[in-house]
Amino acid sequence: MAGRPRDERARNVILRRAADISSQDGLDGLSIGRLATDLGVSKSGLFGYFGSKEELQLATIRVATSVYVDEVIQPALAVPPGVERVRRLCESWLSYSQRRVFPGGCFFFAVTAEFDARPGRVRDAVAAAGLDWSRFVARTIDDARQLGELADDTDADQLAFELIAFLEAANVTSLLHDDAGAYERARTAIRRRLDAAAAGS
Amino acid sequence: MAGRPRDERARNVILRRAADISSQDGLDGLSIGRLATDLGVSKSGLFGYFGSKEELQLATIRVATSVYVDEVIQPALAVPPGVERVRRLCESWLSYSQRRVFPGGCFFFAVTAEFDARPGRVRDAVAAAGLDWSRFVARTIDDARQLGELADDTDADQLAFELIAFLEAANVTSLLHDDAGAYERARTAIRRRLDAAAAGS
DNA sequence: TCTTTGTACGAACGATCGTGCTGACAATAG
DNA sequence: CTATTGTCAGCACGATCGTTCGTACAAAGA
Repeated sequence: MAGRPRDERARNVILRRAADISSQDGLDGLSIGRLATDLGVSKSGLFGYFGSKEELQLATIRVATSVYVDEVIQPALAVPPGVERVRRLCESWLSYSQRRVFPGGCFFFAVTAEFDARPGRVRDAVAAAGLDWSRFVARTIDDARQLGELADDTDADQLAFELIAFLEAANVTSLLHDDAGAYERARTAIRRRLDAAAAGS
Repeated sequence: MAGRPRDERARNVILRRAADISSQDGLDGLSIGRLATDLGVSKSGLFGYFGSKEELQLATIRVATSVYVDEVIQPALAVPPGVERVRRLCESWLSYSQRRVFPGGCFFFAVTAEFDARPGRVRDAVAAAGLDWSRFVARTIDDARQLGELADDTDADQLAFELIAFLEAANVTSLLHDDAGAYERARTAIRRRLDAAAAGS
């Protein structure tokens, strides 16, 4: 009582490509027709995987999240909690951006800027991902504080805000001006800021 | 030998509205038909002001630049060179973002993220504006250094990178999470960073 | 094997995109 | 006042958008 099941592998290929395109042209710039042509399948066949453009956009965010976890979160979790894990987390982020895992730089930076001023389910999903990320950074920082590797009065949310600011600034500067030096400026800023937090300035 | 000249005031109204829309939906999301309907004029009439969508986008960037100069640059130039001018510059930027001079937050943040990974004249114009801005911040910082209000070895480009990072992070965080506290975090970060640069840490 | 069930395709829908053409109106030059 | 020149509206164009429909094909259950 069943036809051929939907090819889960093909679905992943579609979404990975969708994430690549979206990192450059946005989730709105992503069009079903173009995506289908790129992948050599029919527009309606591809459409059937998702049922609506919004659902495609949400699914794209989900696979981008899993790429992000693999590329940024997991490498940091490979080192024990503490300030060294914080450094590793920043470094994997910079590497993820610099290696152009997504051709348009950080996927989430692109789609956040695109949807931060519009209502809807896509915006909500992007906001939730952003919140998860900043909470993870803050928690990683607070772990280091509790281990005594950062000053007792370190404000984890504040420090997370500043570190994330450096990361995103490096991403956008390097993209816009083709200036790889931006990553070095971010590394310098992060090193200095973490040293200050360690000393308890 | 001349018909009625093009209404320069109307042109400005069009472009100011175009900048508002673009700050929320991007310069691509800005459509001529929607813009014309919003303003109660005909699509082709509005089109005649610019001749192409790309020209409309470039003109929009120009008026957004002049708004930016009025709202951010000029207030800073009202105070004499030195670290106080640097503080004022950051503060007018935060105020410009927080007051939603453009409804989608900083216009340039939105369009930079949109075009940073695509070629073309629009991207070039956005990149040029971004370069002008960061050079202006760096120069303002270096003035303060030469006046002895910042440590001699202060790297103006590095410090400008960090301050701009805080500003943009506040903008996007407040938009995405409706969190006005982001501006306070940016103010805290800026104050601390400038104090460190003054002491010569 | 035959029937059922769901996939993937091609074609077409209405809407909207940027853009060009045509003609009516208004302002200036002579 | 007439002639000229440019603005602006209305309409239509081809293209592309997201979406729907009908059909041919492939797999699994009977």
